Amino acid sequence: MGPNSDRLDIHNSEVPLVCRSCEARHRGICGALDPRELTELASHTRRVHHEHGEELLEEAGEITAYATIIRGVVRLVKSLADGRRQLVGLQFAPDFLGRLFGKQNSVTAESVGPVDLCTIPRRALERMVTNYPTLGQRITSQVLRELDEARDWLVTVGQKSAPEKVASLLLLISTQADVSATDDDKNSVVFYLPLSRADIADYLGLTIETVSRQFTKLRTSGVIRVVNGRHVEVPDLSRLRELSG
Amino acid sequence: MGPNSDRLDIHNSEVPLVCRSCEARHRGICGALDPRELTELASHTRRVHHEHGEELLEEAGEITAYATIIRGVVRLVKSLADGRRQLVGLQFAPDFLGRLFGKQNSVTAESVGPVDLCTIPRRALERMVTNYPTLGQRITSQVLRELDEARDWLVTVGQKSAPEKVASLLLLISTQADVSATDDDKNSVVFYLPLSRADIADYLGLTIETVSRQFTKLRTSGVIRVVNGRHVEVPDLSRLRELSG
DNA sequence: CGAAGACTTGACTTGAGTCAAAATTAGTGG
DNA sequence: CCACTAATTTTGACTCAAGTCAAGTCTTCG
Repeated sequence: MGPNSDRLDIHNSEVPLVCRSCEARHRGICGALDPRELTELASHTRRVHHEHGEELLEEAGEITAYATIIRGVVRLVKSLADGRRQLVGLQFAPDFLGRLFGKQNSVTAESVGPVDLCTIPRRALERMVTNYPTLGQRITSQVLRELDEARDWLVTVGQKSAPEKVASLLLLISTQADVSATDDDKNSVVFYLPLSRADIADYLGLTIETVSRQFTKLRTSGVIRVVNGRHVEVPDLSRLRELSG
Repeated sequence: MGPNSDRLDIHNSEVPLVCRSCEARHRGICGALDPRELTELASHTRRVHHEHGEELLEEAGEITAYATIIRGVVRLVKSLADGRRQLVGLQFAPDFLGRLFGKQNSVTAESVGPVDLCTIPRRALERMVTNYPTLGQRITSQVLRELDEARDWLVTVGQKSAPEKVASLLLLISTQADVSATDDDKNSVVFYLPLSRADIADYLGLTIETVSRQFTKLRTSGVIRVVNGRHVEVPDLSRLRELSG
């Protein structure tokens, strides 16, 4: 028994094993729960792994489960009838996936590289949200953040030039994705770019070729260094910020 | 005394006078409240009128009050440092204005034509939301709708051609704005276009000239008829839908 | 090693932007 | 009500940024 066990329900005094080492535990929606509630939540969850390019949620598909991203990157995609695609969001751990109490999904969610999810059946989560309002508040505040991001992105896609768009995306990723190294004053970064040129093009409303040309320009002008097309080093973030419009 | 007064608190059994004729009463957030709660809400609200082009909320400004749109159209705008503008949303009665519990606004809200608002001080609404969860749920479901709209718009701005963009906007407005006349099978509409060519351009990520040329094309091809540049008649909505991509 | 996919580069085209001017509409005060 | 001004919208001629089409090159992985 832990030192505090006398003050807590004896069956629920501990944080569940699966949650202890979980990176999403504090920053994700689970952070809204105390150990007893977390135990209840964890009794319904299941860890699942996905390889690159799998469909996690289907646009216009029925909602049967929700999930928290434990590791990896998820792209949200909308398509037109003739196949044109637009990425409408990028999500990283520990974001929540799924439209709470929604009738159906409004986007397709796909894994970008390997992704680990912590899934929970629809009913189980909805019951818990009803009983523990702080859980719903966490989800709501994520939705608000997504709305801000979508509107910011609308400015980028609607108003910026191709060079500005690519710089904006690199800036976005450098603050959100797996950052392998960042120097003290946060003015330089090295990161792995999870998106293909095609994804980037679909995110920015450009073509693959235009994106590639902009990368080349950024490379030759020394703003970025690229290894194997995917590992990007930005020696001077402020330079990138100027270019982002 | 009304016939049901014996079942309700004697001081609060009636719907407040100002709310009785209010168009937003049922569809807006107020629809979540019963007569007693509505009376409490109404004791804090104040009706205000705005002429065209006034700033209702300032981007990065402090939140001091919330509001429901009673009449008119509100545009949500984001600007870049060099003055480029992007409309990131359009709101109609009875939409709710303001980011609940937010630190500050993330967009500028401006009246498009005459607008009537029903405003309520920040603290008063936040207290009521805390006490009456259904109120918060209404606001949350509006935020979800705004997120969907923003993402749909991202597809339009990122992927569609100029002709498709203009058709998409006309379609959007024809379903939301003041519709003066619509025939039975809903295949034709007449409406007043609240947005200027400049607004339309900023919404679509185009220039004024390009928007104007697209209007001309739609006019000469008989898809729309325009009177005084602002009154639009669409005799065959399905034709417009085809053009919208 | 070889094939498939991803990325880059080049030559050319085009859709939308820019610049300029005319036409239309709205607003104002006499 | 009308004349005059200011603002908005339309149209035209020209330019250019980004798209298209077509090879190449580089990566990855069986």
